[in-house]
Amino acid sequence: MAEKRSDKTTITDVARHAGVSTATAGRVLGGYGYTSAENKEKVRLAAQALGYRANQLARSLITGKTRTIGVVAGDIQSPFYASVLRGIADVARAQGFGVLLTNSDERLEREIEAVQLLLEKQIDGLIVAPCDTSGARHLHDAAASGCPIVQIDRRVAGLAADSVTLDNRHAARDSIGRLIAAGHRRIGMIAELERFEFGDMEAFVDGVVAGSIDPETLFPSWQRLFGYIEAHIVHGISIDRSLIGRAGTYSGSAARAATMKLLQRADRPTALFTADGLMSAVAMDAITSLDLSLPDALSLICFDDLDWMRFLKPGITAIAQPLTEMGEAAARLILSRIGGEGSAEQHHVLTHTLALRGSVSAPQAIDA
Amino acid sequence: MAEKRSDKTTITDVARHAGVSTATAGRVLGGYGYTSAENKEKVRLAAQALGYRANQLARSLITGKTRTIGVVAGDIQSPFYASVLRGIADVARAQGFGVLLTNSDERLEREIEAVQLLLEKQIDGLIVAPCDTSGARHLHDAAASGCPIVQIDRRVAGLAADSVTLDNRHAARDSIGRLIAAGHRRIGMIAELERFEFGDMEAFVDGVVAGSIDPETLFPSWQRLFGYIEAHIVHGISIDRSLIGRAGTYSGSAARAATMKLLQRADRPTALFTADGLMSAVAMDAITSLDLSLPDALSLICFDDLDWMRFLKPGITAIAQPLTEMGEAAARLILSRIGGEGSAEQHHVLTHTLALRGSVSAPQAIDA
DNA sequence: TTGTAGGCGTTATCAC
DNA sequence: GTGATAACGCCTACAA
Repeated sequence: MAEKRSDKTTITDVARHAGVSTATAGRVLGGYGYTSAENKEKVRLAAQALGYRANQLARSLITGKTRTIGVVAGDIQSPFYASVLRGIADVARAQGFGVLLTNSDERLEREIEAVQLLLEKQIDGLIVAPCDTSGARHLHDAAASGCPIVQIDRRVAGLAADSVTLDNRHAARDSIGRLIAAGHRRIGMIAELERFEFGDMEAFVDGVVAGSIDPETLFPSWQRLFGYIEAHIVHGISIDRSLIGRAGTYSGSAARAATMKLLQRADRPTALFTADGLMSAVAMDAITSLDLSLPDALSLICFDDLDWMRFLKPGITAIAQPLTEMGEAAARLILSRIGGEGSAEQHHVLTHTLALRGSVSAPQAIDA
Repeated sequence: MAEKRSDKTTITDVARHAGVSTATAGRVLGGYGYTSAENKEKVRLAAQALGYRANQLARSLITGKTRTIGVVAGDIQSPFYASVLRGIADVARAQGFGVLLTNSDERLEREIEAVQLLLEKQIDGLIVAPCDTSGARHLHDAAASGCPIVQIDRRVAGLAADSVTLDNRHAARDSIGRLIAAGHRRIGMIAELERFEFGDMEAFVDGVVAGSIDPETLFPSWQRLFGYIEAHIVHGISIDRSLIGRAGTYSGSAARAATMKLLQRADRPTALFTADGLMSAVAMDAITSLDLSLPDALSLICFDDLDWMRFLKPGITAIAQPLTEMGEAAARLILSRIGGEGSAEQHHVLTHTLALRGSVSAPQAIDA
């Protein structure tokens, strides 16, 4: 019959009520040290009678552990982060850990603020989708100050922290390979392709061809373009740079414009590859508004497997990322680091699945 | 030039380094009380030199405020909770509050555990989508212990706590009204319809007809059914209970089976109303697999406006909930309560938007 | 304006 | 096994 006092019953109250010292009360309530069965029972009863609830703040202050992990997501509203977060939260809950969530909107200033907030709240570990893969001074500092970090989706160059990412390059290369095998030679691509410091698109394509670009710490959309280019190289197909549509930072309207432009050309591509979920939805919108019928007028492979891709007619062939698994892996990693695991940094690269559906066929001649 | 010591620089270190007392250091670092400009500067410099970072745990322990709000969502992976959470996080961040997230999976035991965890972490307020609208002892206790609570999506009967919900009943009534106005008389419905204690479906329909059921604390899918029934009553159309498909607790397969059964009947309905996002996706899947063409063979209105509803051909007429707004409203409410606002409990009821698209037309004769 | 002293609710360290 | 007592890092008196 727990009372409902104003949330103030402390361990001292319980001790007094049970007729023991605060130390003893602490031992049974905190589950550490030795206590006689008799006192254990007395304390438990007292605690229940008073409606005692442990104050983890005080505990954390002294133990130095909060059993809380911080997460900096780009935007939880997106299916990507929502699923990853689900995986994180599940693993955390199973271990009695809490999850403190923030959004960066992929903006560095936000990320810096978020990390600061989380660190001040003394999180035991940080899972972050870094939005600057080259500098990230705040992450270096956090890591140096002893806070374990796990990166997801992309990696900061030179940061000594674990990571869980996808094999973006291979996923794209395989998919483009499928299109090429189906007979396509002009394959359009719609991708975000923001934040690239090594020059412009031309320079990037040249760099990939020349083998002078390290794909490890590129943003996913660039890694996917990397795979797109590689597939062309492997099959000896020249790259028409004008078929690569850059949508810019998660802007639906820019992506739509780029797609429309690509699909309204007289020499439009016979196949299209969209580099993430947003691009896929936008492209699909453009495709239906142009009344292009899949797969006859256009073949399509999308990165990210969204639910509608299953029940459209025809179904959309899609690259599925193991999203909750990514979150789970990240959470397991951070928990093992928190647990004291001190081995060298680990970089988990997860594998995609290609969901083959009906949106790919051999190209049709566009002009009869 | 912040050093990267092992996260241990305390206010005492800063004070010593600056040559002042801990009280003075605390005053400038914590931003309270009076300090001379000279000392202010000295302390700031010392703090920066040592890489000082405030320990909010210690601060919270003494102030009794953590500047953290706890959230118990059903499943962040769903677009519904993802969007609501986004709204919550935005408002919280703007006020410097953190968000501690948990999932209940709509299971009471999980919710109880989650609330316990959050309370022990001393959250300043709780936003919860309660999964039991009748008992909820843990929520009553939490409220009694002084923790402000805001309920979202549904309300616990008799719980003295604010809420933010949708006008589910009106949204459904209006939509069904549209279908009836278009000429439909046999309108199918696919809904979750779990957790109903007042009897079975028959009893519910009878209860609504008799006006003996209070819709306030029903689960959303029941409120939507309530509106469905009301629309029929208003227009003098008798209700064929066999047209109401119960899918059970968020199970895609059960929902699909129910939909298929409904749509394969000889006397199948001429219009369909799906009561939430999952039901809509599943129904759409069934519809395309049966090759029913919208809106000729079937008219369709969906609860929850998912992105694919915009670019399908025809577009799907949908009831859009203001989801991020729901989260924002909930966060604003909880923050004002935390700020000491002591007025009577507030119940915000948000209004839906009906996105009119091409999935509704007059019914066609099924057998020629 | 500044410093000293006490305490927030726990856990940790000792003697007993 | 148990109970004083000192931390943990900070804030809040209060006195100077």
